[in-house]
Amino acid sequence: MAASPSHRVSTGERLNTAETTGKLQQSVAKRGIRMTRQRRVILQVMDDAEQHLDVDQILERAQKIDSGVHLVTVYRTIDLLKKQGLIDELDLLHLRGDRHYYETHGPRDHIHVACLRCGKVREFESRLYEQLKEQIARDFHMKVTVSRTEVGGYCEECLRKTKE
Amino acid sequence: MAASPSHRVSTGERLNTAETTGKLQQSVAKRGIRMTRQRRVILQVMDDAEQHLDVDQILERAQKIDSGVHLVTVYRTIDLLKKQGLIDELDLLHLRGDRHYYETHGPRDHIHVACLRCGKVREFESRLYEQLKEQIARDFHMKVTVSRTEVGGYCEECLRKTKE
DNA sequence: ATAATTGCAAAGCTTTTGCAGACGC
DNA sequence: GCGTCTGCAAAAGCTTTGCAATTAT
Repeated sequence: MAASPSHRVSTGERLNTAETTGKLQQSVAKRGIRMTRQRRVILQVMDDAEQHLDVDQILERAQKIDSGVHLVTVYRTIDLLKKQGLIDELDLLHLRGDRHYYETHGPRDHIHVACLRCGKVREFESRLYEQLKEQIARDFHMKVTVSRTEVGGYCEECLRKTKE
Repeated sequence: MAASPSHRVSTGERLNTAETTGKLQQSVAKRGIRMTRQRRVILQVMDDAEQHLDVDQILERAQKIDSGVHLVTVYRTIDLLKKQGLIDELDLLHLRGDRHYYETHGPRDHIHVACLRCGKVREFESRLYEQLKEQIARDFHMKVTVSRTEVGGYCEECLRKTKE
């Protein structure tokens, strides 16, 4: 019962669903933020991403849609989205240097589970995780607004290979 | 003109409660890693640290003990310790830019809980957290070796101030 | 119209690397 | 004595910033 329905495996770089109904685009519009050609493209890329992307991946995908998107604009837009709390910034245990990854803020938090050997990253959701956050809020009398959990180890496949 | 002879600070600098019995120092010695003057100092700093430190803090403390410790050596020693799995690297939700923090790998994992307003960081341990990791190991058939959880929000005090 | 946004180039940071000389074992 | 470490300086990322031109509303 590994990767059950709610576990999105993310290894490749496929782009599939491309709706103009992106949630990010809606949220940004709703906040009365000026919409430019470049922003629209970057938001679409983030909306369509099935997994976390780093800055270069965002740029690459954006330029496939509109080659006139500059790296600097990607940085500035990411900044905007971070400040608006619409995306999360990850570093995935510094598995590959200090690269940062970004993903849209979903309805539920998920944990990133990475294999330290093959680099595959999977996502995991659990009621336990929600309980953990509740426990922290209760114990510290805090209002918890963000959380990030990254777990590393060796996946089944890599464990097998190591034994051989 | 490299490695100057002896830059040791001899005057009555702050007394450090440092024993030569630091756990890091022991672990490093046990692995047969060459012990240099600089490494000894850096390990002592890490051993004595009551919480996570960034590179500049490590350098600063190291130089109080021995002014002949170079920033580059701090980086190289941190690298060594990371590769040996003796310290953890944190980024604390990028609360203060992309600074990285380091701390010795304790016997039990703890969660870092940060206030996004005042920046205070507290640590939290929970059986729930151990259970969560077990669940991940079970579901994915993985061997989990590292994990990091960072939680952000508003502490009791800051919540009160915000209301006023 | 006019204030925000963009592209470009250049600056800023933090971290890494090449080397010659010093040091631990 | 041999091989590893260190300091220094310089290089190498990655991210930010100043500014004139452009664009959204």
